[in-house]
Amino acid sequence: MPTELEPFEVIDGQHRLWAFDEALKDGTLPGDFELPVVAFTGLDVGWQAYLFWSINVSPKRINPSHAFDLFPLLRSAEWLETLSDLRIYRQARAQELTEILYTQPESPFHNRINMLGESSRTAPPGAGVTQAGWVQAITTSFLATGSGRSANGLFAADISAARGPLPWSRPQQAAFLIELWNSIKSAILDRPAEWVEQLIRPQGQDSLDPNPIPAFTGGRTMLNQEQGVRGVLAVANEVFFGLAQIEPDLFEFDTRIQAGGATAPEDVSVALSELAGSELHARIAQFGSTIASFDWRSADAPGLDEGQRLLKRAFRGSSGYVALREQLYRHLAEGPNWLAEISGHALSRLA
DNA sequence: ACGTAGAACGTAGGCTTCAT
DNA sequence: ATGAAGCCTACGTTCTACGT
Repeated sequence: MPTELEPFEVIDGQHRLWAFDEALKDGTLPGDFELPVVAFTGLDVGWQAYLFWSINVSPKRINPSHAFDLFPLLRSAEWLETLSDLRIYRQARAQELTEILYTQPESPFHNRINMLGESSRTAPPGAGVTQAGWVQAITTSFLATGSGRSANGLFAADISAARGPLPWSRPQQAAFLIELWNSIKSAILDRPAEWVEQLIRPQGQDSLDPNPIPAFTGGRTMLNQEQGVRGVLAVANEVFFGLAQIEPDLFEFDTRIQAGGATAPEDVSVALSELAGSELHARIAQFGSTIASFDWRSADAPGLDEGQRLLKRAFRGSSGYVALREQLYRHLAEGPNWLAEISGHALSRLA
């Protein structure tokens, strides 16, 4: 038995504990209290992070973006790998992809994700969507399990019973997402659609600054709002999952990237260049340019007429996610043949 | 003070697991 | 093998913090 108190750390409930401490010191504690505690010995930092997460996220919430910020501490924990069906495992993976989108210089969301869930006053410029929003959107699209009524995630579900899941490494998955969004961004910049023109000069005036970039990074575009990110990811996932079933060869890569270990920025760059030379790249570009011609102006964009505004407002909330997906599939059905065909199937399942 | 965006809540339905 | 229970996901509604 130890003869004196060992050093200990308080994972949760500090405020309650310190309140007792102070009241004891200044003699204002009104009577005797029993203080139940749960104590662990020898917990590593990954477990501590997990406990903090499970205590605070599930029952009574803290800012979820703060909780997701702890995931890098969980990432190295091997026991997590063995619980792969668990929600937290998929969220940890989604968090890693989100962080890459935030840190990777090639990413169109480089420095443009609100990692700490700050209010828009203090959030980094151009960061319209929180870390929690991204994690949620990736978890329910590309990392969906395909079980129950959930979608078939391109990075998670079996492409077919015979083929199993896509053997892509984390850097390859990140590169795909980066390329996906870059294709949308460059389509907006290179070939601005009607809605982009109307967004950047609502009165049709000759603007001194005809730069179309606010259509991608500004505050009045759904491409920089939670609904839009969800919509794009959900639809992209379903389209490319469908493509993987029809033409699996497109998704096979000879890669120089070593599997396993932490994901390094250089690995993502390598994956990006490998993707750039592939046939899949052309399909992503077609998807991106078709998506970019959808009217992404948000409900508060200037120059919308009453009917348009009503339609945009209907995209709010989770019933709105469904409505947005349906509109997106209708739009994609006007695209290149392969895209139109897959979108047609998706539409018939929605209806 | 008011309206909005998006997060939180509660629930239905379907899949998986467990018990027999 | 079968039914029951439990769990998970998506959906539709409600709530609330924030910006104007």
